[in-house]
Amino acid sequence: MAKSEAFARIKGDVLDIVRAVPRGRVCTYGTVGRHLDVMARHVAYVLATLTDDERAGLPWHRVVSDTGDTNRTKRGRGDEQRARLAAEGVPLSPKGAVADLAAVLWVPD
DNA sequence: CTGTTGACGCTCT
DNA sequence: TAGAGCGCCAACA
Repeated sequence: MAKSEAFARIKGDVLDIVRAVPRGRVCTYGTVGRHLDVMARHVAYVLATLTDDERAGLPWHRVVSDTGDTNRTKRGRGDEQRARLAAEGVPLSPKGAVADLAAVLWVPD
């Protein structure tokens, strides 16, 4: 049993929750992480290590930081995320962050 | 085994 | 109210 297995379990849960996020709605790493009893960094890392096949049917762009800032990433995927959010009808600030996070914030059951 | 980085969050200024 | 910095925890080099 490798230590990566524990990470794989979290990964599956994260994918399940992210997949349950309705269109036009977003969820924060902290919310998902707290729901899974894991740290926000773990959720972020899970999505960061997602393969092209994984994120193909996964609305990973609906997961944003607590501040709603999508440009915080250093991997340059923030541009794609913000474009997808705009297509979903999520209002974004000129800075690239969610305008009204509380309005579009979705909490996992 | 040690050091650095990081799709973040919270606190201080 | 907004912006910048520091800290927690795990993976990666």
